[in-house]
Order: sequence, then structure tokens, then C-alpha cells
Amino acid sequence: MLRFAPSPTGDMCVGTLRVALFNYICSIQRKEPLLIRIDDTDSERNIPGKEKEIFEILDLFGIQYQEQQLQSNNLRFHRAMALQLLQDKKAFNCFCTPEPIEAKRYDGACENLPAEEVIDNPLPFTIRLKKPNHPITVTDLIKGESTFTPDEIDSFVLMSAKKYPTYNFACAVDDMLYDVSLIIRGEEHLTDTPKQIAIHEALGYTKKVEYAHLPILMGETVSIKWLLEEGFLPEAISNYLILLGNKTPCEIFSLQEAIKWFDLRLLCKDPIHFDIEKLRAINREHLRGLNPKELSRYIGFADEEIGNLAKLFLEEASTLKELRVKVGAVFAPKNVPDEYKEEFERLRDLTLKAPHFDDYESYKTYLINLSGLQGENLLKPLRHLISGAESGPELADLYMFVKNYLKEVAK
RNA sequence: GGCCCCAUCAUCUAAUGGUUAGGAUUCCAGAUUUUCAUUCUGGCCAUAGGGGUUCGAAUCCCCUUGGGGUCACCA
Repeated sequence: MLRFAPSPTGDMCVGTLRVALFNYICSIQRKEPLLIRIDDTDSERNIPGKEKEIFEILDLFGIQYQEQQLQSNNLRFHRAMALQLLQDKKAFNCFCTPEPIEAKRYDGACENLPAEEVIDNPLPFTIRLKKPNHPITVTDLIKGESTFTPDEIDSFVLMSAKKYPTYNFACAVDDMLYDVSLIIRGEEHLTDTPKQIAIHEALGYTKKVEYAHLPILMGETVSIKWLLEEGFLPEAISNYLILLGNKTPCEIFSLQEAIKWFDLRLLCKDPIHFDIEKLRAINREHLRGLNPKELSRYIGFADEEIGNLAKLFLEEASTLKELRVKVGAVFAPKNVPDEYKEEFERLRDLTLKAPHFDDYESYKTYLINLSGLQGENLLKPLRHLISGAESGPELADLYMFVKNYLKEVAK
């Protein structure tokens, strides 16, 4: 079992989606199920609705999973395990207030409190795990081996004074309960790992869990929702996120193709920068690969010709949003600069009165003959007339896909 | 600050002790298409610094510097 465990505390960002993607790929490669676990133990930070958004994004990106779980539903197990550890003397009640410990290492004051002092104590208390008596080595598929001393692991809190589990405890218990075999998560969790291993050891859980901690994605606060609104295709976003900090056989690929060759161990270990320019280039390639009808639907039409027209604009546009603007300008009322307003009007009148020309050359010849315009004086206003822009693709190419709408475009 | 990870153009990367240090994105210049944009061709741009090891180092070792992570009753 693999798991992806996001918190419903904000919009999903590119760094988080990358973790989801890698978990999905590895679950397919290893033929193991994938669990989506919503880590919602901090009820104060949870944002209603975010959980639904997470699942919608996973669906949109084609990340299939076999199980889903709300971490808060396992509260009874967390409490039962905490009790168990207390009984086994692997954990102890701690009556210290948070302030004195702040910023310093916990002094272990409550570790050896006599039973009567514990029982008589009216103060709120946390439950801490007794720090391990030996170093713990984490073996990571990407980072290699790291060893942590007992002092680094410390007697950390398992259950808060409100009797809710801390992240490390809930996480370790749930991973055990669901028999998770490989944990892929962000590098920020690397130092949590020895703590979670310590919990497993205290609980007598001996399964050897594999770990892979991904290097930080800098600028990772870019939200998926925003990228989607900007008109990036999910397949382009996943392409980019898999490409980043990775050695891939090619640059443009689908998620399904990546499953064939993806290897966690090839990921680079240093932090990487999210580069939206590169994403734009990749998005453009994916847009090019779409069939015209599909593309036209993405930008609000349902017509193969409009799709082909949009593909022309891919010379300068990289996102669906930009494409909508370009194609929209073709059909929108034209705002003509004074510089060639007169010529524009002349061409417009001629176009509205014109018969249908199947090819651009005939249309152009017709305009040259009746308007007396040529060269720049013809082409600049003509470009504006049929595209609503001052620059853009070849006029002959534009004409091919615009000719059936010519009267509408020129009106 | 302690501990840990990392280090090739601006960015993502290639080069597994022997290459002219390669590609992609960005940027710039020429070219071509009766306008522009595109496209094409070309160009700029890197082994962080210092010591070793070696016939030979981007590659192995050490130090320095720089970047990042972490040190919660958050996840």
C-alpha cells in the first residue's frame, strides 16, 4: 500500500501535486493500492471544502486510488495506541506547560514522575514517547542513509493536552494500520521519519517501511487551481512536474508513458525552482497535440475549424486563456488605429460585398483590384480585419479557417 | 545557532577519471515569408572558491563559501 496524505488546510500547490503524482506512478509500477488519506487532525486549520477539491484535482489529473480515509476517523485507534504505550511504559504523562520548553530541548522533567504524582495531578497533560535509547537510521531511496541520535529524536509529544494526536503519532499509527510499504513525501518530513520509526518500534511494529523524500520545490506555493484557471492543461502540468529535477528519456510525455520509465532513485537531491516559462513551453506542446475539435471545446467553441484556427495562434500563445483572447479578438468588434482606419473601412466594405473565395490569393486579388491598396497599406488593415490583431500568423493560413465566417468576422 | 542534505549557463538538465563541457527554456542577432508575429540559422551564458589524490578531475577526498531543510501540544 502507498499513500498520499495531504492536509485540507489550503489550495493544493504544485509541490503537493508532484508528491501525489509520484505516489500514483509508483503504486502502478509496484502493483500496490494507493490510499488517499486526508490528514485533518488539526481541526482549527482545516478549511471546509478543501478535501473535496483535493479529490477533484486528483480525478482531473487521472490519479486513480483504491482507498480513501479521513485521518480524524481513526481517533479511537490513536487513543488506544497511546494508552497502550502508557501501559507499556514506553510513553509518559507530561505536565509541563508549553512555554518553558519553547525553543529548547525538552528536559525530560516528567519522564520519571512517581505514579502518585501523576494520579493526583489536576493539571492538563500531554503524552510523550520516551526517547529511544539507540540511534535510528533512516534509509531513503533518494537521500540515502541518515542516522539520528536519541537526543535529536527526543521525548516528543504523541497526544496534545486536548487529547488529540500530533501529526507524527497519527501518521505513524495510520501508516501501520494500513500496512503502508513505501512513503513518498516532501523533504520537510525527513526529520519526522526517525520519530515515526521510533513510534513503530515502541508499538512493536517491525515491518520495514521504505521512504523517499523529495527535494523541496521552490516557489511551490503556485496553486493548481490558479494554473488551471490560467489555461494550463493537466497533462502539461503533470508532464512538467515529473520532468522537473529528473532524468527523463524525452521532454514531452504523458503520465502513462512516465509510468514505463519513472525511477525515484534518479531524482536529483537538491532543491529545484518552479519555472513557469518552461511550463508554458510544455503546455504549448501539449496544446499542439490536441485534436482540433477537442481544442475548440476547451476554448468555448465546438468546431473543428476554430480548433485549427486556435492552433495557428499557438505560435504566440501558450495557454488556453491566451488562446481564448486571440480567437475572441477575431470575432470581436474591431478597434482600429487611426493610422489605417480609412483603408480598413474600405477593405471591410469590399469584404462584406464580396463573393465567397475559396483561397486567400483570390480574395487578396479581389481586394487589390477594387481597393487600389497594396503592400503594407493593404496587409496591415487586412490583418486587423480578419484577426483583430496587429500581429499574428500568416494571413493565408488565417484565411483558410476564417473564410467560412468571413462576413461575421468583418462585420 | 545545532544537526542534516545539496552544488554544471538565468532556469531544468547531459557528460559514470580522458568530449571543444552537450541539449532544452529564456534572451540577443542575422535570414526568410509583400506587414507583424512565427519559423530557420547563429550567438551570449556554467563546472562557486581554495587545497589535495591522479599521467589526467565537473567527476574522488578535505576546507571555505553559497543554497535548502529541520529543530511545535502544525501538518
